[in-house]
Formats: sequence, C-alpha cells, structure tokens
Amino acid sequence: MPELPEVEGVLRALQPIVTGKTIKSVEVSETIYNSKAIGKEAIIKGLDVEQFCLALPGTKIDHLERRSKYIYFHLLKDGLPYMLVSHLGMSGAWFSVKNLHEITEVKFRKHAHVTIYFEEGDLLVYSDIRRFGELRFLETEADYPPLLLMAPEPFDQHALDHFLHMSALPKYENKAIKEFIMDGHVVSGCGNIYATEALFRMKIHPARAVKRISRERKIHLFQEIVIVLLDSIENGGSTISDYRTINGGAGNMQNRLQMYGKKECGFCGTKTKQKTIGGRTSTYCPACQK
DNA sequence: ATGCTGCTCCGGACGC
DNA sequence: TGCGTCCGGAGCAGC
Repeated sequence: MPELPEVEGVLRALQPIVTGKTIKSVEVSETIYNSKAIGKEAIIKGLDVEQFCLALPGTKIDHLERRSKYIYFHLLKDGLPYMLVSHLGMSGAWFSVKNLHEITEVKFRKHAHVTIYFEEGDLLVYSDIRRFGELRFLETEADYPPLLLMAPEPFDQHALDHFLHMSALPKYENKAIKEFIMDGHVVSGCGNIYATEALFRMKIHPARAVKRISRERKIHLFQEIVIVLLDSIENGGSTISDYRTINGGAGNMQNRLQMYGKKECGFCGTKTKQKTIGGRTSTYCPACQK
C-alpha cells in the first residue's frame, strides 16, 4: 500500500529515467479497454481510452512532482503545459523497461495495463493488480478539483497550522484521531501504516476523539507523523503486499515498523488489538495507547 | 447545510 | 477444489 514515502521513492526513481523524454504512443490493455467500453472508470479517469491515447503522444516530460500520494508528470506539447496525474491506489506500480518481458514478477506482468512508448525507444509501464489506481490527463490541477483540496505537504511550513485549524472544525472534532490524520484534507499522504505508527509512538488510542487531545499533544502528534514519514523515506519506504518501487525494488521500512501488522506490542509485549475505525482496520496496543 | 452510508473501481488471501 | 467473504484509497451520489 503505497503511502507518501513509497510514492516519494517511486518519484525519485522515475525522475532521472523519464525526464526529458517524449511520448511516442500509448497502449491500453484489453482488460481496461473492455471495462471502459462498458462505462466503468477503470484506471483511466475522466477520458475514454481513445482520448487518453491520443492526448499523450507528442508531449515531452518536463519535470515530475509528488503531491500527497499523487505523482504529477508535468508535460509540454507545442510549448503548452499539460499534466499526467498518477495515483497508485492499492497496488499500482511503474516499470521502466525495454520490453514487457523484463517485468519478471508474474502478477505485475499479468496486470500491465498502460504502456507508454517513448521516442527514445524504452517503455514506461503502469501495472495495477487491483485497479484502484488512477491516471488522469489534465491541463491544470483545477481540471480535477479534489487536487486543490488536498492538505499542504506535511513538510510545508503551513501544514501544522492547517492541521490545528482542521482539528477545531465541527466536522472533525468528534472524529476518531486515526480517521482524522488519515483524511487527505487534513494531512497529505498519511495512510494506515504511518497513522498506526505515529499513534503508537505517541501512545494515543486510535479511537480517541480529536477534541479530547490537547493542543500540545496534537502538535506533538503532527511532528511525529512528519518524523515517521521522513524516517520511511530515508529507508526506502515499506515493502508490504503489492507495493514495489520502480522495476520491482523493495524498501526496508517494514522492518522498522513497531505496530502496523504486529501481533504483540513492540514496547511492552502485550497482545495487540484490532478495531475498525473509519472503516479501516486499526492495530493498537491496549496497554500503551490510551 | 451538513454529514453519514453505501457504492464503485478489483483480485488475492483466507476460511470452511 | 471451490465457493463465499473480506479488504482497501478516495471520490461521490443520495438520503
């Protein structure tokens, strides 16, 4: 499950490979073509397959940017800016190869759904087992308004003020803290793994109501989220289930996690508990987290 | 005017 | 072996 650190890893790997290249053509798998043909929004969002495949050729990749869990491919065509926006969802991955057979893991090769051919001769392949990911061709962020509503980057100097401001809104004050910090309008890029870790490190019960946490503790919690995200980026992200970096690489952060996916508390050894909060499985230590 | 709930994109993992 | 059920980022329609 790629969260901010994993997406950052993908971005850093992708950047030197694709920057400056020109897209020659785009191919979409028969599976996606068929899903789209019966009206489903499978991976390619907002455009039909033909429009998408016609839009990209002739564009040059000017630079990449990560925004929350999205990767923006900033493009230029005839001097005009466009963007290809990518979200990996649950199981999306990019592969830079010379041909499809270079994707050695069968499950990724089998679910290769969008292939970008470069003028330079190599390919960029988007593979997605669960098809929860998305690709959008846009002129600007405003063409897909939810992008404008995302919380600031957690490392941005305004991010903490934004977080505190949101925590006082009626809409959020009665919410469970875990649901709150996993909301992309509140914190950018913090999913189940890092929300779980940050709350464990802070010894806060994931179901505790936002309004029952002091301002000081909220500030510390936000800082802990930033620390755990940066720690993960430094360690190449967490390689869990279907997440891969470019060309199938793996990170090391999964070995540093203390609560996510654990049977016993890494601190006191108590058997961990699981509770569904905001519709998502949440693991916590009933002894340490209050 | 909010804010819930459920639906939608799916296949793999798991239990019986 | 085979079938049913659960899971999940995130937006959105409908109540």
